[in-house]
Amino acid sequence: MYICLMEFKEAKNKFVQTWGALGSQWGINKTMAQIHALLMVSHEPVSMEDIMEELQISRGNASMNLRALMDWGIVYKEYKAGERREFFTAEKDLDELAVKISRERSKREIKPALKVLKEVSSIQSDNTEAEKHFVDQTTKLYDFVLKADNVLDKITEYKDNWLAKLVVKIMK
Amino acid sequence: MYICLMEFKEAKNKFVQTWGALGSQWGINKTMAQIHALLMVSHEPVSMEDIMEELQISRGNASMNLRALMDWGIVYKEYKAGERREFFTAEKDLDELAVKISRERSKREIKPALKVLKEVSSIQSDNTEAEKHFVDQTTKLYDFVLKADNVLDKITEYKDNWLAKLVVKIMK
DNA sequence: ATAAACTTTCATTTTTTTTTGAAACTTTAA
DNA sequence: TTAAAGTTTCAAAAAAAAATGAAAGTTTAT
Repeated sequence: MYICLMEFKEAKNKFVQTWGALGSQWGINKTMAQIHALLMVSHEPVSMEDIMEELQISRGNASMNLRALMDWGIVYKEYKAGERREFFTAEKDLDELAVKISRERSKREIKPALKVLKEVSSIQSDNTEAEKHFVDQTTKLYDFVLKADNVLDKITEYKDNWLAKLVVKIMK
Repeated sequence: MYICLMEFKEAKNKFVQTWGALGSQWGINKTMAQIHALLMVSHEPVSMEDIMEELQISRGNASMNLRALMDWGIVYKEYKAGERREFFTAEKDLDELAVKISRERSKREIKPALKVLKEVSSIQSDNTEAEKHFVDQTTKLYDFVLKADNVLDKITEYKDNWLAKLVVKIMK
């Protein structure tokens, strides 16, 4: 019994650490990813106090990263009857999670990048080879990124089980 | 004529800066992304000296990031006849670029994450609700990530214009 | 074999990002 | 209205990541 409990805690910790490390590789900060991981595998809503305790982080850190996760729409606040404290839960439906992350990254990163690409590919120049190449390459990039972004948009419409459908289609 | 030249340089610079910033949001360091951007829009192979000059970076920095880009398989060394120096070019085919980046990220990040997910989802526990939930959630996550990774694998087989095909299929 | 031309390495410095924690703020129940 | 319970903010500190540059290492033409 004791052994088993340890094993669970160990596994949980390993998962949280790994998810955190993965987060930083994908441009999301470690703590934010760790909090999300923790909430993902928690059966019940978790209070900020507990998050601080489990991840050994400060109140400010916890607060700011929870806010960020809520801004991304992948963590929710919950209120318990007769409890003053706030509790948090993560979006646990993975399709929904993927959709929300895609949307947010598109809005924050892809759309602004497209704007710049359109802008820089519009300089007029039938001058040097170098300029022609620049315009050509940035135009292609614009088209490519636009298409990729549209794929993401379409995917978000497929909400329900888009991945499985996609796999079926792709695999012929 | 002079005005026009400035506009080109400005546009090029803006593109390089933007691509660099985007890189850091995606877990690639700024200089690496900037070098790649610079090479992408360069008509001719570029020497390390020129890269250092254009991006105002040190020799060591340039060298290390060029090595990293070559390890990713998205930048190539080129030799010019009768020239001692080495020149660099970027993969300019965007489909090919996407394929290589997908492969590399899969190998470096997704595969190791899968390993951990499999491991932690295999703890035995018909004990508490909390443990059941943990096993259930990490198992789902494993399946999801595995599927997503397979989609990427499939995509890499479609090399030629996979994105366009995908768009057509997805859009019905 | 040599030296010129060039590249890589890595300990140190710089920059950037993240975290802390105490003060300010908000909410709620009595 | 008040004070207890809780949350947020933000300037400062700490940690992490990236960049520097000089020394070491290669390569190649003669």
